[in-house]
Amino acid sequence: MPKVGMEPIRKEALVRATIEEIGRAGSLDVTVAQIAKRAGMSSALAHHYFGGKDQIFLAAMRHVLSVYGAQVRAALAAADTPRQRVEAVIRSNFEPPNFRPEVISAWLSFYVLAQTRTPARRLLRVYQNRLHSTLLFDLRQLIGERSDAAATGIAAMIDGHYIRHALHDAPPNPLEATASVLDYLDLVLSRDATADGDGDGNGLCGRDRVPLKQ
Amino acid sequence: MPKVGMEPIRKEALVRATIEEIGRAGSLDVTVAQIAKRAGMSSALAHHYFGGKDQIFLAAMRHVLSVYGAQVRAALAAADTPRQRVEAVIRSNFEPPNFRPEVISAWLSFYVLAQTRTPARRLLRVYQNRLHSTLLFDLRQLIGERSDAAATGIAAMIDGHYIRHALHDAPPNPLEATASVLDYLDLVLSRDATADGDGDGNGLCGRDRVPLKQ
DNA sequence: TTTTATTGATTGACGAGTCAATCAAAAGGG
DNA sequence: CCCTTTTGATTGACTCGTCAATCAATAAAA
Repeated sequence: MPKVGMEPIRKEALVRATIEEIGRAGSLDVTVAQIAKRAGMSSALAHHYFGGKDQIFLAAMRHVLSVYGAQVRAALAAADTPRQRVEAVIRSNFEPPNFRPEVISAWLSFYVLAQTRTPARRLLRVYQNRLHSTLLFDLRQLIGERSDAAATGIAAMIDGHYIRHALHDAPPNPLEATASVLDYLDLVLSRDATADGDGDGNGLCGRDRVPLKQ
Repeated sequence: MPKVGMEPIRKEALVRATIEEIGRAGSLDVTVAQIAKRAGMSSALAHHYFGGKDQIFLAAMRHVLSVYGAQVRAALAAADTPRQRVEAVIRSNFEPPNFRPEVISAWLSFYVLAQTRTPARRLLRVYQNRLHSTLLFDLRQLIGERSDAAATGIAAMIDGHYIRHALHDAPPNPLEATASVLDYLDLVLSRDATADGDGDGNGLCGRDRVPLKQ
Protein backbone atom coordinates (compact mmCIF):
# COMPACT_ATOMS: atom_id res chain seq x y z
CA MET A 1 0.00 0.00 0.00
CA PRO A 2 2.68 2.51 0.75
CA LYS A 3 2.84 4.19 -2.59
CA VAL A 4 4.03 7.59 -3.58
CA GLY A 5 1.88 10.66 -3.96
CA MET A 6 -0.44 9.98 -1.07
CA GLU A 7 -0.10 13.43 0.43
CA PRO A 8 -2.74 15.29 -1.58
CA ILE A 9 -5.20 12.42 -1.27
CA ARG A 10 -4.70 12.18 2.46
CA LYS A 11 -4.94 15.91 2.97
CA GLU A 12 -8.12 16.12 0.99
CA ALA A 13 -9.64 13.24 2.92
CA LEU A 14 -8.68 14.91 6.18
CA VAL A 15 -10.22 18.21 5.16
CA ARG A 16 -13.45 16.56 4.18
CA ALA A 17 -13.49 14.52 7.37
CA THR A 18 -12.83 17.62 9.44
CA ILE A 19 -15.83 19.42 8.03
CA GLU A 20 -18.04 16.39 8.50
CA GLU A 21 -16.82 15.88 12.01
CA ILE A 22 -17.31 19.51 12.96
CA GLY A 23 -20.77 19.30 11.50
CA ARG A 24 -21.54 16.20 13.48
CA ALA A 25 -20.22 17.59 16.74
CA GLY A 26 -21.68 21.05 16.13
CA SER A 27 -18.52 22.61 17.47
CA LEU A 28 -14.76 22.56 17.32
CA ASP A 29 -14.68 20.00 20.09
CA VAL A 30 -13.36 17.39 17.75
CA THR A 31 -10.27 15.33 18.33
CA VAL A 32 -7.62 14.71 15.76
CA ALA A 33 -8.18 11.01 16.35
CA GLN A 34 -11.84 11.32 15.38
CA ILE A 35 -11.00 13.20 12.23
CA ALA A 36 -8.28 10.78 11.30
CA LYS A 37 -10.50 7.80 11.92
CA ARG A 38 -13.22 9.20 9.70
CA ALA A 39 -10.62 9.84 7.04
CA GLY A 40 -9.41 6.28 7.40
CA MET A 41 -5.97 6.74 8.86
CA SER A 42 -4.14 7.07 12.13
CA SER A 43 -3.95 10.30 14.05
CA ALA A 44 -0.18 10.20 13.73
CA LEU A 45 -0.51 10.45 9.98
CA ALA A 46 -2.77 13.44 10.27
CA HIS A 47 -0.13 15.14 12.36
CA HIS A 48 2.51 14.08 9.90
CA TYR A 49 0.79 15.79 7.01
CA PHE A 50 -0.57 18.88 8.68
CA GLY A 51 1.71 19.45 11.60
CA GLY A 52 -1.02 20.18 14.09
CA LYS A 53 -4.67 20.49 14.81
CA ASP A 54 -4.77 24.19 14.07
CA GLN A 55 -3.47 23.71 10.59
CA ILE A 56 -6.03 21.00 9.95
CA PHE A 57 -8.80 23.37 10.96
CA LEU A 58 -7.34 26.14 8.89
CA ALA A 59 -7.13 23.92 5.84
CA ALA A 60 -10.75 22.90 6.32
CA MET A 61 -11.76 26.53 6.61
CA ARG A 62 -9.81 27.41 3.53
CA HIS A 63 -11.61 24.66 1.68
CA VAL A 64 -15.05 25.83 2.71
CA LEU A 65 -14.19 29.37 1.76
CA SER A 66 -12.75 28.38 -1.57
CA VAL A 67 -15.81 26.32 -2.47
CA TYR A 68 -17.89 29.31 -1.54
CA GLY A 69 -15.69 31.61 -3.57
CA ALA A 70 -15.94 29.40 -6.62
CA GLN A 71 -19.69 29.34 -6.29
CA VAL A 72 -19.87 33.12 -6.21
CA ARG A 73 -17.52 33.47 -9.13
CA ALA A 74 -19.49 31.05 -11.25
CA ALA A 75 -22.74 32.79 -10.45
CA LEU A 76 -21.24 36.17 -11.26
CA ALA A 77 -19.98 34.96 -14.59
CA ALA A 78 -23.50 34.08 -15.63
CA ALA A 79 -24.89 37.48 -14.71
CA ASP A 80 -25.16 40.41 -17.07
CA THR A 81 -26.58 43.43 -15.31
CA PRO A 82 -25.42 44.82 -11.97
CA ARG A 83 -28.67 43.81 -10.42
CA GLN A 84 -28.35 40.29 -11.65
CA ARG A 85 -24.85 40.23 -10.22
CA VAL A 86 -26.01 41.26 -6.79
CA GLU A 87 -28.75 38.69 -6.92
CA ALA A 88 -26.27 36.08 -8.03
CA VAL A 89 -24.06 36.79 -5.04
CA ILE A 90 -26.99 36.57 -2.68
CA ARG A 91 -28.20 33.32 -4.17
CA SER A 92 -24.76 31.78 -4.05
CA ASN A 93 -24.76 31.92 -0.29
CA PHE A 94 -27.70 29.59 -0.04
CA GLU A 95 -26.79 27.23 -2.83
CA PRO A 96 -26.52 23.55 -1.87
CA PRO A 97 -22.76 23.15 -1.44
CA ASN A 98 -22.63 26.02 1.04
CA PHE A 99 -25.94 25.50 2.70
CA ARG A 100 -25.77 21.97 4.00
CA PRO A 101 -26.08 21.37 7.73
CA GLU A 102 -22.44 20.38 8.25
CA VAL A 103 -21.20 23.35 6.30
CA ILE A 104 -23.46 25.76 8.16
CA SER A 105 -22.20 24.27 11.37
CA ALA A 106 -18.65 24.62 10.14
CA TRP A 107 -19.19 28.27 9.26
CA LEU A 108 -20.47 28.99 12.72
CA SER A 109 -17.49 27.21 14.23
CA PHE A 110 -15.13 29.13 12.01
CA TYR A 111 -16.54 32.37 13.31
CA VAL A 112 -15.65 31.20 16.77
CA LEU A 113 -12.24 30.05 15.59
CA ALA A 114 -11.68 33.45 14.06
CA GLN A 115 -12.14 35.03 17.45
CA THR A 116 -9.08 33.33 18.84
CA ARG A 117 -6.77 32.38 15.96
CA THR A 118 -5.33 35.23 14.00
CA PRO A 119 -4.81 33.27 10.76
CA ALA A 120 -8.41 32.13 10.82
CA ARG A 121 -9.58 35.65 11.47
CA ARG A 122 -7.50 36.97 8.63
CA LEU A 123 -8.89 34.38 6.28
CA LEU A 124 -12.46 35.17 7.19
CA ARG A 125 -11.83 38.87 6.84
CA VAL A 126 -10.51 38.44 3.33
CA TYR A 127 -13.72 36.77 2.29
CA GLN A 128 -15.92 39.22 4.12
CA ASN A 129 -14.15 42.10 2.46
CA ARG A 130 -14.33 40.45 -0.92
CA LEU A 131 -18.07 39.96 -0.52
CA HIS A 132 -18.50 43.54 0.55
CA SER A 133 -16.46 44.87 -2.34
CA THR A 134 -18.35 42.83 -4.86
CA LEU A 135 -21.69 43.96 -3.53
CA LEU A 136 -20.50 47.52 -3.31
CA PHE A 137 -19.24 47.63 -6.86
CA ASP A 138 -22.53 46.55 -8.33
CA LEU A 139 -24.71 48.43 -5.92
CA ARG A 140 -22.91 51.66 -6.75
CA GLN A 141 -24.21 51.40 -10.25
CA LEU A 142 -27.73 50.94 -9.00
CA ILE A 143 -27.99 53.28 -6.06
CA GLY A 144 -25.54 55.96 -5.28
CA GLU A 145 -24.27 56.79 -1.88
CA ARG A 146 -26.45 54.43 0.03
CA SER A 147 -24.65 51.47 -1.49
CA ASP A 148 -22.22 51.02 1.36
CA ALA A 149 -24.94 50.76 3.96
CA ALA A 150 -26.90 48.51 1.65
CA ALA A 151 -23.96 46.18 1.17
CA THR A 152 -23.49 45.98 4.92
CA GLY A 153 -27.16 45.29 5.44
CA ILE A 154 -27.25 42.57 2.86
CA ALA A 155 -24.14 40.92 4.24
CA ALA A 156 -25.54 41.06 7.74
CA MET A 157 -28.81 39.56 6.65
CA ILE A 158 -27.07 36.72 4.87
CA ASP A 159 -25.05 35.92 7.98
CA GLY A 160 -28.16 36.17 10.07
CA HIS A 161 -30.02 33.62 8.01
CA TYR A 162 -27.05 31.34 8.27
CA ILE A 163 -26.93 31.50 12.02
CA ARG A 164 -30.65 31.07 12.21
CA HIS A 165 -30.45 27.87 10.23
CA ALA A 166 -27.69 26.57 12.43
CA LEU A 167 -30.24 26.12 15.17
CA HIS A 168 -33.01 24.57 13.16
CA ASP A 169 -32.80 20.83 13.24
CA ALA A 170 -34.93 20.58 10.15
CA PRO A 171 -32.98 20.47 6.89
CA PRO A 172 -32.06 23.97 5.82
CA ASN A 173 -34.50 25.77 3.60
CA PRO A 174 -32.60 27.88 1.10
CA LEU A 175 -35.70 29.26 -0.55
CA GLU A 176 -36.95 31.18 2.40
CA ALA A 177 -33.56 32.66 3.17
CA THR A 178 -32.89 33.59 -0.43
CA ALA A 179 -36.32 35.13 -0.82
CA SER A 180 -35.86 37.14 2.33
CA VAL A 181 -32.59 38.71 1.24
CA LEU A 182 -33.73 39.23 -2.31
CA ASP A 183 -36.80 40.96 -1.03
CA TYR A 184 -34.60 43.25 1.01
CA LEU A 185 -32.55 43.98 -2.07
CA ASP A 186 -35.74 44.73 -3.89
CA LEU A 187 -36.79 47.23 -1.27
CA VAL A 188 -33.42 48.91 -1.23
CA LEU A 189 -33.32 49.24 -4.97
CA SER A 190 -36.84 50.43 -5.42
CA ARG A 191 -36.41 53.19 -2.91
CA ASP A 192 -33.64 54.84 -4.81
CA ALA A 193 -34.97 54.05 -8.22
CA THR A 194 -35.56 57.24 -10.13
CA ALA A 195 -38.26 57.31 -12.74
CA ASP A 196 -36.50 54.47 -14.48
CA GLY A 197 -32.95 54.79 -13.45
CA ASP A 198 -32.57 51.50 -11.76
CA GLY A 199 -29.67 50.74 -13.93
CA ASP A 200 -30.79 47.53 -15.45
CA GLY A 201 -32.64 49.57 -17.94
CA ASN A 202 -35.71 47.43 -17.98
CA GLY A 203 -37.56 50.40 -16.65
CA LEU A 204 -39.56 48.24 -14.36
CA CYS A 205 -38.05 48.89 -11.01
CA GLY A 206 -37.12 45.38 -10.31
CA ARG A 207 -40.24 43.43 -10.92
CA ASP A 208 -40.07 40.78 -13.59
CA ARG A 209 -37.40 39.00 -11.69
CA VAL A 210 -36.86 35.38 -12.23
CA PRO A 211 -38.75 34.02 -9.28
CA LEU A 212 -36.45 31.93 -7.13
CA LYS A 213 -34.72 29.06 -8.77
CA GLN A 214 -36.24 25.64 -8.67
CA MET B 1 -15.32 34.42 56.15
CA PRO B 2 -17.50 31.38 56.32
CA LYS B 3 -20.84 32.99 56.85
CA VAL B 4 -24.27 31.90 55.88
CA GLY B 5 -26.10 32.96 52.74
CA MET B 6 -23.09 32.95 50.51
CA GLU B 7 -24.76 30.89 47.81
CA PRO B 8 -26.49 33.65 45.85
CA ILE B 9 -23.46 35.93 46.06
CA ARG B 10 -21.12 33.20 44.91
CA LYS B 11 -23.42 32.13 42.11
CA GLU B 12 -23.80 35.65 40.87
CA ALA B 13 -20.05 36.19 40.94
CA LEU B 14 -19.53 32.98 39.03
CA VAL B 15 -22.05 33.91 36.38
CA ARG B 16 -20.46 37.28 35.87
CA ALA B 17 -17.00 35.74 35.78
CA THR B 18 -18.14 33.15 33.27
CA ILE B 19 -19.37 35.79 30.84
CA GLU B 20 -16.21 37.80 31.25
CA GLU B 21 -14.04 34.78 30.79
CA ILE B 22 -15.89 33.62 27.70
CA GLY B 23 -15.56 37.10 26.34
CA ARG B 24 -11.87 37.14 27.01
CA ALA B 25 -11.25 33.73 25.48
CA GLY B 26 -13.63 34.32 22.60
CA SER B 27 -14.93 30.81 22.96
CA LEU B 28 -16.17 28.21 25.37
CA ASP B 29 -12.65 26.98 25.89
CA VAL B 30 -12.66 28.19 29.42
CA THR B 31 -11.81 26.10 32.43
CA VAL B 32 -13.77 26.02 35.62
CA ALA B 33 -10.59 26.97 37.41
CA GLN B 34 -10.26 30.16 35.35
CA ILE B 35 -13.84 31.13 36.04
CA ALA B 36 -13.53 30.39 39.72
CA LYS B 37 -10.30 32.31 40.00
CA ARG B 38 -11.83 35.36 38.37
CA ALA B 39 -14.76 35.07 40.73
CA GLY B 40 -12.36 34.87 43.66
CA MET B 41 -12.86 31.32 44.83
CA SER B 42 -11.63 27.79 44.32
CA SER B 43 -12.84 25.61 41.49
CA ALA B 44 -14.15 23.14 44.03
CA LEU B 45 -16.54 25.75 45.33
CA ALA B 46 -17.81 26.43 41.85
CA HIS B 47 -18.56 22.78 41.48
CA HIS B 48 -20.15 22.74 44.87
CA TYR B 49 -22.65 25.42 43.98
CA PHE B 50 -23.39 24.55 40.40
CA GLY B 51 -22.70 20.86 40.19
CA GLY B 52 -20.84 20.99 36.93
CA LYS B 53 -19.46 23.06 34.14
CA ASP B 54 -22.54 22.71 31.96
CA GLN B 55 -24.75 24.17 34.60
CA ILE B 56 -22.40 27.09 35.06
CA PHE B 57 -22.59 27.83 31.35
CA LEU B 58 -26.33 27.44 31.36
CA ALA B 59 -26.70 29.83 34.26
CA ALA B 60 -24.52 32.37 32.46
CA MET B 61 -26.62 32.01 29.36
CA ARG B 62 -29.79 32.39 31.34
CA HIS B 63 -28.40 35.56 32.84
CA VAL B 64 -27.48 37.09 29.48
CA LEU B 65 -30.90 36.20 28.14
CA SER B 66 -32.70 37.57 31.13
CA VAL B 67 -30.84 40.86 30.98
CA TYR B 68 -31.73 41.03 27.33
CA GLY B 69 -35.34 40.19 28.09
CA ALA B 70 -35.57 42.89 30.71
CA GLN B 71 -34.13 45.41 28.30
CA VAL B 72 -36.72 44.55 25.68
CA ARG B 73 -39.54 44.67 28.19
CA ALA B 74 -38.49 48.06 29.48
CA ALA B 75 -38.22 49.47 25.98
CA LEU B 76 -41.62 48.08 25.07
CA ALA B 77 -43.23 49.64 28.10
CA ALA B 78 -42.12 53.07 26.94
CA ALA B 79 -43.54 52.65 23.47
CA ASP B 80 -47.02 53.63 22.40
CA THR B 81 -47.66 52.80 18.79
CA PRO B 82 -46.96 49.45 17.15
CA ARG B 83 -44.24 51.01 15.09
CA GLN B 84 -42.58 52.46 18.15
CA ARG B 85 -42.73 49.03 19.73
CA VAL B 86 -40.98 47.38 16.83
CA GLU B 87 -38.36 50.08 16.86
CA ALA B 88 -37.94 49.65 20.58
CA VAL B 89 -37.31 45.95 20.19
CA ILE B 90 -34.76 46.58 17.48
CA ARG B 91 -32.98 49.21 19.49
CA SER B 92 -32.88 47.04 22.59
CA ASN B 93 -30.63 44.58 20.84
CA PHE B 94 -27.89 47.10 20.43
CA GLU B 95 -28.22 48.84 23.75
CA PRO B 96 -25.06 48.93 25.92
CA PRO B 97 -25.72 46.04 28.32
CA ASN B 98 -26.24 43.62 25.44
CA PHE B 99 -23.84 45.06 22.99
CA ARG B 100 -20.54 44.97 24.80
CA PRO B 101 -17.68 42.92 23.36
CA GLU B 102 -17.78 40.20 26.01
CA VAL B 103 -21.52 39.83 25.74
CA ILE B 104 -21.40 39.67 21.96
CA SER B 105 -18.72 37.04 22.26
CA ALA B 106 -20.84 35.19 24.78
CA TRP B 107 -23.85 35.26 22.48
CA LEU B 108 -21.84 33.74 19.69
CA SER B 109 -20.55 31.06 22.03
CA PHE B 110 -24.05 30.33 23.24
CA TYR B 111 -25.12 29.70 19.68
CA VAL B 112 -22.41 27.11 19.49
CA LEU B 113 -23.39 25.70 22.85
CA ALA B 114 -26.96 25.45 21.66
CA GLN B 115 -25.83 23.18 18.86
CA THR B 116 -24.70 20.51 21.26
CA ARG B 117 -26.55 20.92 24.55
CA THR B 118 -30.26 20.44 24.45
CA PRO B 119 -31.06 22.68 27.44
CA ALA B 120 -29.06 25.51 25.93
CA ARG B 121 -30.80 25.05 22.63
CA ARG B 122 -34.18 25.05 24.32
CA LEU B 123 -33.34 28.22 26.17
CA LEU B 124 -32.22 30.02 23.05
CA ARG B 125 -35.31 28.87 21.18
CA VAL B 126 -37.57 30.30 23.81
CA TYR B 127 -36.02 33.69 23.38
CA GLN B 128 -35.94 33.52 19.62
CA ASN B 129 -39.60 32.60 19.57
CA ARG B 130 -40.45 35.33 22.02
CA LEU B 131 -38.69 37.89 19.88
CA HIS B 132 -40.44 36.63 16.80
CA SER B 133 -43.84 36.71 18.46
CA THR B 134 -43.34 40.20 19.73
CA LEU B 135 -42.27 41.47 16.35
CA LEU B 136 -45.07 39.59 14.67
CA PHE B 137 -47.73 40.95 16.94
CA ASP B 138 -46.86 44.55 16.23
CA LEU B 139 -46.02 44.09 12.59
CA ARG B 140 -49.41 42.53 12.00
CA GLN B 141 -51.01 45.81 12.89
CA LEU B 142 -48.81 47.63 10.43
CA ILE B 143 -48.57 45.32 7.48
CA GLY B 144 -50.80 42.37 6.96
CA GLU B 145 -49.70 39.01 5.76
CA ARG B 146 -46.12 39.91 5.06
CA SER B 147 -45.47 40.41 8.72
CA ASP B 148 -44.12 36.93 9.30
CA ALA B 149 -41.49 37.25 6.62
CA ALA B 150 -40.69 40.72 7.87
CA ALA B 151 -40.23 39.50 11.42
CA THR B 152 -37.90 36.77 10.21
CA GLY B 153 -35.94 39.25 8.14
CA ILE B 154 -35.57 41.67 11.00
CA ALA B 155 -34.48 38.94 13.38
CA ALA B 156 -31.96 37.64 10.88
CA MET B 157 -30.55 41.07 10.31
CA ILE B 158 -30.16 41.67 14.02
CA ASP B 159 -28.29 38.41 14.44
CA GLY B 160 -26.20 39.24 11.42
CA HIS B 161 -25.06 42.53 12.83
CA TYR B 162 -24.19 40.78 16.05
CA ILE B 163 -22.01 38.22 14.36
CA ARG B 164 -20.42 40.90 12.24
CA HIS B 165 -19.41 42.83 15.32
CA ALA B 166 -17.98 39.72 16.91
CA LEU B 167 -15.15 39.87 14.41
CA HIS B 168 -14.43 43.56 14.54
CA ASP B 169 -11.75 44.32 17.04
CA ALA B 170 -12.85 47.91 17.23
CA PRO B 171 -15.37 48.65 19.98
CA PRO B 172 -18.86 47.84 18.77
CA ASN B 173 -20.76 50.58 17.06
CA PRO B 174 -24.42 50.32 18.01
CA LEU B 175 -25.45 53.27 15.92
CA GLU B 176 -24.62 51.78 12.58
CA ALA B 177 -26.26 48.47 13.38
CA THR B 178 -29.37 50.10 14.76
CA ALA B 179 -29.64 52.42 11.81
CA SER B 180 -29.29 49.54 9.40
CA VAL B 181 -32.11 47.51 10.89
CA LEU B 182 -34.34 50.52 11.41
CA ASP B 183 -33.81 51.44 7.79
CA TYR B 184 -34.89 47.97 6.80
CA LEU B 185 -37.97 48.34 8.94
CA ASP B 186 -38.63 51.63 7.24
CA LEU B 187 -38.50 50.05 3.84
CA VAL B 188 -40.72 47.18 4.83
CA LEU B 189 -43.31 49.48 6.33
CA SER B 190 -43.36 51.98 3.52
CA ARG B 191 -43.87 49.31 0.93
CA ASP B 192 -47.13 48.18 2.37
CA ALA B 193 -48.28 51.59 3.35
CA THR B 194 -51.68 52.27 1.88
CA ALA B 195 -52.25 54.46 -1.11
CA ASP B 196 -49.91 57.11 0.10
CA GLY B 197 -49.63 56.93 3.78
CA ASP B 198 -46.10 55.73 3.43
CA GLY B 199 -44.59 59.06 3.96
CA ASP B 200 -41.85 58.76 1.41
CA GLY B 201 -44.44 59.71 -1.10
CA ASN B 202 -42.67 58.22 -4.03
CA GLY B 203 -45.74 56.20 -4.77
CA LEU B 204 -43.80 54.42 -7.42
CA CYS B 205 -41.90 51.25 -7.30
CA GLY B 206 -41.63 48.48 -4.87
CA ARG B 207 -45.18 47.47 -4.34
CA ASP B 208 -46.84 44.38 -5.60
CA ARG B 209 -43.74 42.35 -5.73
CA VAL B 210 -43.28 38.65 -5.90
CA PRO B 211 -44.66 37.04 -2.83
CA LEU B 212 -42.03 35.73 -0.48
CA LYS B 213 -41.42 32.19 0.45
CA GLN B 214 -43.00 29.07 -0.97
C1' DT C 1 -23.43 19.94 67.66
C1' DT C 2 -25.12 20.47 63.37
C1' DT C 3 -24.93 22.98 59.25
C1' DT C 4 -22.76 25.78 55.74
C1' DA C 5 -18.63 27.49 53.50
C1' DT C 6 -14.38 26.54 51.74
C1' DT C 7 -10.18 24.57 49.89
C1' DG C 8 -5.89 21.64 48.85
C1' DA C 9 -5.00 17.55 47.15
C1' DT C 10 -6.14 13.83 44.32
C1' DT C 11 -8.12 11.00 40.82
C1' DG C 12 -9.21 9.51 36.39
C1' DA C 13 -9.87 10.43 31.79
C1' DC C 14 -8.76 12.28 27.67
C1' DG C 15 -6.16 14.33 24.05
C1' DA C 16 -2.25 16.60 21.37
C1' DG C 17 1.95 15.76 19.80
C1' DT C 18 6.29 12.69 19.33
C1' DC C 19 9.04 8.80 18.08
C1' DA C 20 10.99 4.79 16.79
C1' DA C 21 9.98 1.08 14.00
C1' DT C 22 7.95 -1.19 9.92
C1' DC C 23 6.75 -1.74 5.21
C1' DA C 24 6.91 -1.20 0.43
C1' DA C 25 7.73 1.21 -3.60
C1' DA C 26 11.12 3.74 -6.32
C1' DA C 27 15.87 4.77 -7.68
C1' DG C 28 20.35 3.67 -8.69
C1' DG C 29 24.35 0.79 -9.95
C1' DG C 30 26.53 -2.74 -11.68
C1' DC D 1 17.82 -7.77 -14.64
C1' DC D 2 19.17 -8.52 -9.56
C1' DC D 3 20.76 -6.22 -5.32
C1' DT D 4 21.10 -2.32 -2.42
C1' DT D 5 19.81 2.07 -0.86
C1' DT D 6 16.91 5.62 -0.24
C1' DT D 7 12.62 7.65 0.61
C1' DG D 8 7.75 8.22 1.53
C1' DA D 9 3.82 6.14 4.08
C1' DT D 10 2.11 4.48 8.12
C1' DT D 11 1.21 3.19 12.79
C1' DG D 12 1.27 1.64 17.85
C1' DA D 13 2.91 2.98 21.86
C1' DC D 14 4.31 6.54 24.75
C1' DT D 15 4.84 11.21 26.98
C1' DC D 16 3.21 15.07 28.92
C1' DG D 17 -0.09 18.22 30.09
C1' DT D 18 -4.72 19.64 31.20
C1' DC D 19 -9.02 19.58 33.27
C1' DA D 20 -13.52 18.16 35.30
C1' DA D 21 -14.98 16.18 39.17
C1' DT D 22 -14.46 14.25 43.93
C1' DC D 23 -13.21 14.02 48.69
C1' DA D 24 -11.65 14.56 53.01
C1' DA D 25 -10.52 18.00 56.07
C1' DT D 26 -10.98 22.60 58.31
C1' DA D 27 -13.22 26.59 60.01
C1' DA D 28 -16.82 29.30 61.47
C1' DA D 29 -21.39 30.38 62.20
C1' DA D 30 -26.10 28.90 64.22
